[in-house]
Amino acid sequence: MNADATENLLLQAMGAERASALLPHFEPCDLGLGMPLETPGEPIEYAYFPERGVVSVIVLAREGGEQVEGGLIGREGLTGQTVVLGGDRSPHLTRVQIPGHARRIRADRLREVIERDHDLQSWLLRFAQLMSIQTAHAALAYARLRLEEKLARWLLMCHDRIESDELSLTHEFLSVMLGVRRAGVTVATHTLEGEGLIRARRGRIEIIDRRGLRRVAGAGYGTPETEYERLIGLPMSREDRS
Amino acid sequence: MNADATENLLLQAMGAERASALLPHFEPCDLGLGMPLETPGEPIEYAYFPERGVVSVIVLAREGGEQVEGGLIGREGLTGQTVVLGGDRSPHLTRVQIPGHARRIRADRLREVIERDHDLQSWLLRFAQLMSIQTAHAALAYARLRLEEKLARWLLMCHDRIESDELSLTHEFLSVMLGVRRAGVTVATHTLEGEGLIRARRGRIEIIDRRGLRRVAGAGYGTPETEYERLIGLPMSREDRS
DNA sequence: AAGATTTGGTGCGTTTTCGAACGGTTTACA
DNA sequence: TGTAAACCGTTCGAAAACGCACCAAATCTT
Repeated sequence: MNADATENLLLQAMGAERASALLPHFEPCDLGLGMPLETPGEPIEYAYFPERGVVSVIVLAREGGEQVEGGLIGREGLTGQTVVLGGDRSPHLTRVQIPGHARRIRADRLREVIERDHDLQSWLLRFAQLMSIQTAHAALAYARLRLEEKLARWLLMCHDRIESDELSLTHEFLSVMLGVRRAGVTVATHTLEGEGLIRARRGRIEIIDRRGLRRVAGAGYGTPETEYERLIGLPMSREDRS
Repeated sequence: MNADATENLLLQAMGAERASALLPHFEPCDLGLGMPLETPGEPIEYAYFPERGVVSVIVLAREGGEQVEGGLIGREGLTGQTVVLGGDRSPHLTRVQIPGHARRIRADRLREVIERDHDLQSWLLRFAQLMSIQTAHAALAYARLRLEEKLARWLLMCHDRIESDELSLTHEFLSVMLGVRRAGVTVATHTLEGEGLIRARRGRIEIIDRRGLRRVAGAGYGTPETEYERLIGLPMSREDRS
């Protein structure tokens, strides 16, 4: 197994030499829909480097069951920020939103490797910085964007992290991610569809016009993606690729 | 200058030995109201360990001037997460919201010290983890709390970081922090005052009943504070102190 | 002391989103 | 193939927050 063999962009970007400290510890792993990768308050077992599929970090209220999405992770990064930062558990829930597969490494192994290889550590910290920026902009989005804009933002972010133009997800699901009403998602979806930006079928949304979605999302989309390119050296946003 | 001489809680909590690597590089520094400690997109010059006063990290939209507060930092921590994570600049704005004073260290010095002393680095990373949790819960607050609840949450967080029970701030200021209308703050303030939780005078809010504010803030307050205690070993929330 | 400025209080109508509910359609599976 | 479940579309009134605008009171300036 070598670095070129993985489809994880972060591993590619750090180069074969840096990645080589991790490779022996990887095991391939399916990411099944809904699978919890980290459970709030419990020790983190593995860090996952997705190669396909999308995972999200879900912020939970202590009580009352309120929740919103704090960030998305796909093949551009890894889960387990907490471990990279030296912790062993986090108050958030991390779960698979779009199925795929990953390479994973045991948390204790990752700690050992990081401890020995500070060059590698600093690469992983760079991604932790990106997640922090992403979460900060999620806060901005929740505070200032309208439902329709939040939806456009989420679709763009998700689109960046998958291959196809089609997302398998329900309105119910989106409503939880965006922290809004299910019926609200239905309406916003219609608006976007009416403008020809997406096409929605039952349990499925197809991205038709990224530019248009960016126009709708406005300033809600872009900063974390720009920072990714600056820090990692690979374009994050789809239209910036080849 | 030794660690006991500082009023910064993080420096106290890490112990004199760990802090000793930083102390020679510190210079005292006033934190004047409105002073920018980090400017978006520009190299960070100093990391600040506040001893009095409160600083906030402000998340900016690329255009349109929208902004919200991503997190608060007082004497329980330090600014310059980005530097601790190995970066040199961030897209956020960090500025003084409540005047006070701090010890500061040049960013490049901090980088050197961290590079040499990994035990110290891991302490500082621990606080980076806390800021990340705080921002995540800010996102939750913006998404799910009502104005009045957001206000209660903000007052509690600020109260934790100062000595007195009195805050010098205007409705206008709060409206920007919370990402809401100025008139909305006025109304919410009246509600809280009507319940006897605070007392508001021109440009000034006095905290009367913390318990009551916690009841209003509900699940919007608490998680980052609990985590602080778990990770740093000192109580963050006021009512948990002696 | 007079005037300018900042800050707070209030009252519109409007927009956005909510909560709850119902019914129809598609899909899954027994 | 039929029945149950999941999903979507739509409706209703209500709540929350908005933008805007105006005035009063407190404070600062000179």
